[in-house]
Amino acid sequence: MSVPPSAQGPSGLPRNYLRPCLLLLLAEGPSHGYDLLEQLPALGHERADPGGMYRSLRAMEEEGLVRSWWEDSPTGPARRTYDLTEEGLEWLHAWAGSLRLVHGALGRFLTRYTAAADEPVRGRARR
Amino acid sequence: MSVPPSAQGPSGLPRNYLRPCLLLLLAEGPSHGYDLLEQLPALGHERADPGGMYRSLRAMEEEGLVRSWWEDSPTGPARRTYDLTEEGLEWLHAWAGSLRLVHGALGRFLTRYTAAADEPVRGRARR
DNA sequence: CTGGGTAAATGCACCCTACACATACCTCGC
DNA sequence: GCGAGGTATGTGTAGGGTGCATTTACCCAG
Repeated sequence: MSVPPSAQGPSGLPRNYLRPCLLLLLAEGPSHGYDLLEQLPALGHERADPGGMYRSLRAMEEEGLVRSWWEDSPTGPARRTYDLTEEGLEWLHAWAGSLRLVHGALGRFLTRYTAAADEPVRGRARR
Repeated sequence: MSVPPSAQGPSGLPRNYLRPCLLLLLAEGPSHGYDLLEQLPALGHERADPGGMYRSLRAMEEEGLVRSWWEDSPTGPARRTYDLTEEGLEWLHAWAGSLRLVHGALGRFLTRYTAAADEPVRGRARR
């Protein structure tokens, strides 16, 4: 109510993390939205949002990172199958590099946090 | 130009990551904004934004996570010194738990990425 | 023929972020 | 004593991502 959602609870996946995840999944092989949706939790997206994902896919298609075409399904409605482009693969590499940095930063945060948590009240002197 | 900034370049620190960073730095000892600003890069904030940080500090103060008071500096203008509250410490713990999960998710992403990158064109079969 | 799983998409409000800009203090050198 | 530059804290604002609700449509099983 009075407190902003930033105080509601640690939300925290990286910004735009959905994009590299989709690119990675597509790098493992062509797929369609609904299938990708089910694989997202394995990469950290606990409750993946269909809306956002479809938007993200279409956006990346407009940017030339992925291609898509309609394909009939033997078991259900037709699906739009996505495939990675050369440019999309390059973006994946760039993202991976960036995420490696973030991973490192989080590692430093966590070790520093652990150190601070293990040192209850001491060392509170400061210039 | 025509491409949205999401395509500009992997930006990617976790959402609201600034908050836990400030809480951690304050857990190591009371400090003031300008000083915190200089320590943020060590936690991953390459080009820390003063505006955002001061806003974040004030917001957390309103939520009771930090306290502040004015203090004279021997070398410059007066500074607002911040200190962690009990509630702020609890939030830090919560954030750390959440960030540990994110760290793990990124780890899984990166190993999966490495595996995919090492397997050039093979295994593209899919149901 | 109706319910439920499959499949894709839009609308929208909220808020975070990045960037620019403003203000004021203090010290040092000229 | 005056201006430059470092210290220190703030405000304004545009733009975009996220989460949530809602819609449409296909297909098969009961």
